[in-house]
Amino acid sequence: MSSSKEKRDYIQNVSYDSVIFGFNGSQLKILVLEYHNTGYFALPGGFVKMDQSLDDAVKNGVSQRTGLQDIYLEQFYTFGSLERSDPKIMEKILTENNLDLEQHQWMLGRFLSIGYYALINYEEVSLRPDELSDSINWYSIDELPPLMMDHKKMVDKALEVLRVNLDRKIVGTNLLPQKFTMRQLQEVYEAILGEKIRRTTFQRKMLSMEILVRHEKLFQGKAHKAPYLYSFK
Amino acid sequence: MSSSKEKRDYIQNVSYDSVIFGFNGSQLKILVLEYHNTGYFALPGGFVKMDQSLDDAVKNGVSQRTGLQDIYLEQFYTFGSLERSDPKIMEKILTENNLDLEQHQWMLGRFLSIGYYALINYEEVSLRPDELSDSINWYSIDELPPLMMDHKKMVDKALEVLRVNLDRKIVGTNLLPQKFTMRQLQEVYEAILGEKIRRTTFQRKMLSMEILVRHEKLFQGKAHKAPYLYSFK
DNA sequence: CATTATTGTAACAAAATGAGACAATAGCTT
DNA sequence: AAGCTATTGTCTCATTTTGTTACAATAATG
Repeated sequence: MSSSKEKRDYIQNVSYDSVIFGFNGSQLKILVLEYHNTGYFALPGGFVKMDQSLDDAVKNGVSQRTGLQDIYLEQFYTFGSLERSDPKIMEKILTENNLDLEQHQWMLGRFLSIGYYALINYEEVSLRPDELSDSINWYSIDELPPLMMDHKKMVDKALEVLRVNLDRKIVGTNLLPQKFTMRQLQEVYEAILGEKIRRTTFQRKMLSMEILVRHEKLFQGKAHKAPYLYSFK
Repeated sequence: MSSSKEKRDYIQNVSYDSVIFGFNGSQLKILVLEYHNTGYFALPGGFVKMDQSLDDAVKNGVSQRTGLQDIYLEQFYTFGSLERSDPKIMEKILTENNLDLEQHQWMLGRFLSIGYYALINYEEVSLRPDELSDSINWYSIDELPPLMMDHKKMVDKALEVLRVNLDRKIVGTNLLPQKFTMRQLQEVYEAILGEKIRRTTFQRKMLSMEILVRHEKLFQGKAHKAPYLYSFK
């Protein structure tokens, strides 16, 4: 970790973790990073600077890892149990990165972590691992590697909140390209809910909500009637 | 503040605030406290000890103020903007309580605050103001005194989340006595939603959910047919 | 130019909800 | 004791929403 990560610059014992959702056309995926030489898989997270708002801290962290601006973020839960923190795991991460334990003692303590989920356009990201990580990659939500500490719980909770929000907030905007077909939108919903939706009912419901603009038809080169393209109002 | 509130015992720059809901039979109310000699009205809040889970910290704080055990709590949001903290307000509270500013410097910093709401039985509480407060009292949610800092926003957010949760979690259990009439339950719903509900539709819906047990009739001494009593399964 | 897969919408069925009506009844008034 | 009043529990019918099936439209394919 660079010298910029001085203890006194950051709020102590507080972190954030992000569940960054993307949609590859058929599956819902999230970003998972792997720490150098440890075999530890984790959610992208970070700390909050003393003079920085929580939202900004998360926004910056997600921006840096994805190369995106204007990220759609929702806070979903704050994790505050004592068991969630594990100094041994943090210690291994630090030593494997040749960081001075003494100087980074503060990272071994107990942490509250605020969970945010992001919805981003899978196509547009340019992934950049941070200093501590070997890699950052997409994983299907039902084929995740074993995540360290309580990060799997975080994913579950994020998904739970996302599903509840699905009826109340517009979700497709951020997971799909600007223009999309009704089928693509349906596939996003199916991936999030983890179940099939009846086509005609879904179409009727979406159209009746009056949140979509219908555009010209797409000539998609398939051997059947071409669908309309839509965008959100 | 007592000598027990040493800086190093607590997580720095983190607090919790609680929106404690009760139902007096017709209105939804919350608990608001008033700091000594300041005119500041605030939500009951506190800090998290280093070796204490977040949930426990809140549970203890709410228990102490209400005298209740087994409190129903839901975390609803974490507030993390920079503007929310106001050292001048904290300073006044400390000086009016004859507390040493030097020693309590840490309270003047910037705070993240985790919001929880509680649902409690209005009848059973025995209110106890904390050391810094003159009083703790019930206020109707639409007749609140001016609350300090962002505490009004917290109440609004708590209510918003409570309303969303109303369809998904059982709420009456905690705001009503063990046994209650259908009308009482309806009044709780109406108070939370802030609108009238159709009686017959509400009754049909509640009965069809199969979450209620019907008991003997109540002889309530009113000049009309006696209603059944219900409890939650 | 018929075939194929998919799309958009119509049509009907089933379920959920809205709205009103009515009989039952506990205590009050005579 | 008989009738009155307010409220309760339930039923019925209307309306709206959702589930299900059907079918015509149509872009590429062979």
